[in-house]
Amino acid sequence: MLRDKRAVKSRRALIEAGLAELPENPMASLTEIAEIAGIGRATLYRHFASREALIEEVLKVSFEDIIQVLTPMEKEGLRGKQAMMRAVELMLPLADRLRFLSSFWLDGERVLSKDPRYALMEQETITSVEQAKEDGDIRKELPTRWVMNTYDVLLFSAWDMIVKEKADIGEVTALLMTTFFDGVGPKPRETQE
Amino acid sequence: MLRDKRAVKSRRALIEAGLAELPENPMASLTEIAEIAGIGRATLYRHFASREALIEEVLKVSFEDIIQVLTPMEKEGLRGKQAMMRAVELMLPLADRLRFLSSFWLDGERVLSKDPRYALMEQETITSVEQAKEDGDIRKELPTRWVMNTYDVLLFSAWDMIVKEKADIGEVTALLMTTFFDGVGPKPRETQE
DNA sequence: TATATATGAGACAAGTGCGTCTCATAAAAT
DNA sequence: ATTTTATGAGACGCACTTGTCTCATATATA
Repeated sequence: MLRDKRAVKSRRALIEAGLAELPENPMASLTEIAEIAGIGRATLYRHFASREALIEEVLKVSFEDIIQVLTPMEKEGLRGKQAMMRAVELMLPLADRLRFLSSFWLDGERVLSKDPRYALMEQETITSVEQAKEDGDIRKELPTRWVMNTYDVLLFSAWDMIVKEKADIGEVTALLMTTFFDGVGPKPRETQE
Repeated sequence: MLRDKRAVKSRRALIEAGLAELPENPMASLTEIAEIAGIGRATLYRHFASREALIEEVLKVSFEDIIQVLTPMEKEGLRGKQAMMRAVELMLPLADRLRFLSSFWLDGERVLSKDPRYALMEQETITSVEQAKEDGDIRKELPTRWVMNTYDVLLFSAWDMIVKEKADIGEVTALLMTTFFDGVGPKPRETQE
């Protein structure tokens, strides 16, 4: 089934539909999602056994895409602040994936915090934050947990600007960086590089 | 009906249940919400004609509570940075209300941005941000929209710390302030007052 | 105390989503 | 060209949600 052009096209369309619709309307029925994908409901069930299975697959694709875009970073040998800045640049174009993940932020079943892939991404952020602290780029008295939440949440804010205000990705990346490290207050310290 | 002790108690319980459950599980049925409230389903329908009506009422209560806690501020005559800091202090104890509102952030129907009460709150924040810019407390080159998003999103992050990490409200308020104005970078400028 | 009324439990019909199935068709693979 | 297979349309039963209603009970009001 995966070897057939039609199948991969259908599958992709369904995942994209879920990626776009589920965060905006968590109560969307599978009928709606199939319609948005422009694909028959029966076909949806041929690819995904249930609503849960579809969501799990969209989650998987989101994680994989993000991880895929981040892995080349390892060769760059960046650490601390530089690593965090580079990661933002690389992830922002995947704003729709990030949005899907963040739509589970309030979820009562803790889908995110239970997920090993999320834990992995989180662990790398922790490493960078602690390196940045050692390097004097992040104040040591700020709890790492708080710094990470701030980082995640600014990423979300950046995505929001890009989508709703159609802001330029590069511009928003710069805004995010200076806001994160320097705050919105006066006299910005050097932030670029 | 509003004059009867039992009615006001039931109504309050239902609203609290919606406030707590809907953000965590947007697909929760009215049966579930009634059970969480410890109240019969029939009684729920006596108070709220439909799911929409319940949500609208929870929204109303959330807005009213937040506005109620903010209005005494007018007598303090604060402006700009000071006004924003005070507003955070006053709002953080209403974290559950803020959470309910922010659960509509991604909503496809734009429930928040269409709501006049939200527009009102937003307008007051805009005023404070622009005052802070005039006062030299916020850099003028940062778009007001971006600053506001950052503010909202840090508020959300603060709530998250309070709930999930059981952090102290005063402590988180201080973290939020220094992060917002000074960033996470070294050499914090004076933030307290 | 006597009256009024909010409540809980449950029945009820209508609507909707879910998951499975069949069959004819169109598009792939060979 | 022939075979294979993914698809769309639709029917089907099941379970659940919704919204309304009734009636006995408990609680508040007077």
